[in-house]
Amino acid sequence: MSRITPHVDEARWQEAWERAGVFAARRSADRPKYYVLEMFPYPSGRIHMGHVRNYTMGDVIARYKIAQGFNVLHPMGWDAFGMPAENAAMASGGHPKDWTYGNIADMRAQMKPLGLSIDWSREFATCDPEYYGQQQALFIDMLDKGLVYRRNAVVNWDPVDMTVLANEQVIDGRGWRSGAEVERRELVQWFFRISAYAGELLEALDGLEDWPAKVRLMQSNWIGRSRGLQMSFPLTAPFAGAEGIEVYTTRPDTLMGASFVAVSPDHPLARALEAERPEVAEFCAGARKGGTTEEAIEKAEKRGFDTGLRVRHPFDPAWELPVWIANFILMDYGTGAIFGCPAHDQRDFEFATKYGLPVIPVFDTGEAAGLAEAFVPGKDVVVRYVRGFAGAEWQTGAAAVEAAIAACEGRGIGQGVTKYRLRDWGLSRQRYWGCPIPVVHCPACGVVPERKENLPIRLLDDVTFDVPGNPLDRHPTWARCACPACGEPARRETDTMDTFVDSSWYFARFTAPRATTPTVAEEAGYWMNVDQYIGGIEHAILHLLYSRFFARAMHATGHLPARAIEPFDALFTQGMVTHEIYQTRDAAGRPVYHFPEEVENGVLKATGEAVEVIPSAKMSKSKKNVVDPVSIVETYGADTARWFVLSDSPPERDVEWTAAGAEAAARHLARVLRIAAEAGPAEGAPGADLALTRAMHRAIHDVTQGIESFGFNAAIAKLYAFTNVLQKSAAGPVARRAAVRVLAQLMAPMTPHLAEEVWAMAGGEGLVVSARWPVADPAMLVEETVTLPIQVNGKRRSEVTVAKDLGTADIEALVLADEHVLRALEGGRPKKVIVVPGRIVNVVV
RNA sequence: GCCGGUGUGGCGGAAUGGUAGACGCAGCGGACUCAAAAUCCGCCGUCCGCAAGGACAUGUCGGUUCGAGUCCGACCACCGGCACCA
Repeated sequence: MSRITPHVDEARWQEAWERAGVFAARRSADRPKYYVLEMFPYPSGRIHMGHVRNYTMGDVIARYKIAQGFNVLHPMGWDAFGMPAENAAMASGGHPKDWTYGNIADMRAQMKPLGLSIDWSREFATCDPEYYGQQQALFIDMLDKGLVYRRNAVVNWDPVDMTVLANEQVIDGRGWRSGAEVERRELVQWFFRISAYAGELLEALDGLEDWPAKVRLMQSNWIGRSRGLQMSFPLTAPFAGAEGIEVYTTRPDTLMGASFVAVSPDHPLARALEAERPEVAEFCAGARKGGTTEEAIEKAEKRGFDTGLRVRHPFDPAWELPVWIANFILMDYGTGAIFGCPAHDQRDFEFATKYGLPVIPVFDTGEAAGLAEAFVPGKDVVVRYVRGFAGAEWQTGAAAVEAAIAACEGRGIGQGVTKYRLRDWGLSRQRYWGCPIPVVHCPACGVVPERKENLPIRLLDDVTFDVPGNPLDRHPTWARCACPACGEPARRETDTMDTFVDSSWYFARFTAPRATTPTVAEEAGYWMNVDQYIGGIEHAILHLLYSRFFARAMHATGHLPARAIEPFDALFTQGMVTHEIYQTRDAAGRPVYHFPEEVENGVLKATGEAVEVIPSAKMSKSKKNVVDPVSIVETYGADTARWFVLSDSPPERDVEWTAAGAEAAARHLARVLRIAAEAGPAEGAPGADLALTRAMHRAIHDVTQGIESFGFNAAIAKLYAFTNVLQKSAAGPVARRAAVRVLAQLMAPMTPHLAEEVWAMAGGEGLVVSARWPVADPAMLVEETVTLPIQVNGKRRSEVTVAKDLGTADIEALVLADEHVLRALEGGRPKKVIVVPGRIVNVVV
């Protein structure tokens, strides 16, 4: 194995780059800037192949842009707050801070040997007080602008660990750590007013042309715009101060099919009833129980409670409908109340069937009676949209909705409104290892923001995790403080921020990482936006949407220029690194997994037992289908790992790590080194130089194209092809050395250490990292002669080689003399001859 | 259920509407070697054929075109996102 490993002293070149300071980003007036960023890692302590792939791609772009003469910013940091640190502290008794900073040191040490073009002087961790203090300042500015507020919210509460859990942390209705049944509890929580930007965040997606269409679509669905009618059903008698029940519907065309009105258990009306009738309270309590997880919702049975209240149909005062409380109605969408049209909505139909409510079809479907399930008209079904008040007008789909809205508005019943699914972002976490929310609760003044001069509000170090709950909350003195407004004794907020807040503005902080304000206008103005952002598709919605919101909020608070409200000009989402899974079975038939290095030729090295090979899947420690980048780099060198993760699949798709592929990459790099060593002296007689020079320019053109279009695998294929030509070339030494130097330059973004070595061997000046990217000579891309395939009726039959500028008529004459064509013509004349110059000839007979 | 994406040799994958399978892996044959490793040379979609050559072939079925992996329509399979959202 070691025999094929390319011998390049990678550390030596890393030191050379360091000495030359080539990756330190400084503002400069004379060069255009380019900001390339990969999504920063969580400091788990170990880098994995996914990191290698992600950062290698960013590095290719960064090094390519450096060679193109751009002033490149390519920073790295750590998304360092979060629960794993607390869990580690709970498990082993240390402090989250020590665990986190220890991991950062380890990961940095694992990352540096990859030879990334990172400006390490800008490194920070989100758990640095210098960072989260500025985040607190940002929070205060947002509070000032009304972009943050407090309200009651229903959360998953783990009564044993005494904390709020994210939906992902609730498994089968139980806390993932404690196993305790999760309660839905109402707490006062902080929210970012992201919904205020819903329309803008949606519309601006259209302008993000260099984002994957898939991500834009996912965000668009997530924001979820809908058009509908908001209107009121008047109560037959006023109740609890309300004259009617406000509902929102996207199907006003089914209004004449209304058979009941239903409200959420959290609706003010339900609350009022709950207060006076125990059976309502009991129902509502039951309806609120149960998790907020997807499975819980899936399994939940539709349940309702007839309140006895009645409302009138807006079109017919004599028509009365019952008012129910139903467990499936969400208080925080629309108005928290609906009208049900069982004839044209599946969910309403199920509810009506269960409780014996009438089903009233409004469309002339010809099968209105005896419906087995709700009939939802397809786009090709012509329907009369509202029986009874719209006369002879017939409409379908969105047109029917708009017509119904217009008809209702015309009668003074409700108005057309646009609603969004996107909800405000709850950011309060009852956890220790996060950014403290910088506000104070004062008995006299209420909620008061902390003064900026008191920032950062630091996490205290003196904490233990031997008891559940938030150590900030139970610490005897931490929360005690003076009210920033009146100076009287007050209590600090002990909740911390969701860690997604930390990652929503780090890209802006990189432009001025040591500043004593969140950003610095000059720096942010110069470096923003991120020209190319690279990361996993798993962040398509939350992180990227939150960042887009934050950029707007930072503009509104004066921390970013208007131009930066869309912070990422281009986004690329890369695929995962996968590996086969090797498994055997224990005596009980349970699967036992084995690491790749324990397996050779389909059997366990240790015992010779055959393993079952399960097709490639995402690398996962539990399945043991992982390879450790550190040992790969030790065995083969960083360049081999980089080359392989780029070469085998298109970057947006998954790539399967195989030992054979890694060996092949190493073999190729060793071959390049050999070719460079054999390139000969700097002088000598010319040979067949032109062919090599042409191939060289072709390679420059193709590789440049490949990198520009994120076709790294295609660029690498072209480099293989060029290397093959170079190896077999009969060119003289001067041309060969020139070709080797160009090969070094073209490989430098992918395999920077080897490229330096080869560059130096071929007499390149200085470091290849600082060499200007080569430019292909268009004249060298055109061959003197060109081989045209000859098709007969679209099938390839022969070919003809002609001078590149031969006229169409001459080509036609040559083609018609071709023996295959003559045979096909059988003495007749062709119907048509199509000559595409430089491409193809097609004879139609 | 709603919304998207993908489908090409044994495998990963190339192909501005113009020679399908570049490049790599695996495999086969050969050179070098006492031998092996490494390296180098060659073959490598399927079928028929000694060969020349021919037929078939980019999930399936149709269409547009002189010409379709590529464009259009329907279908099938797999993957992903969202989902009591009124």
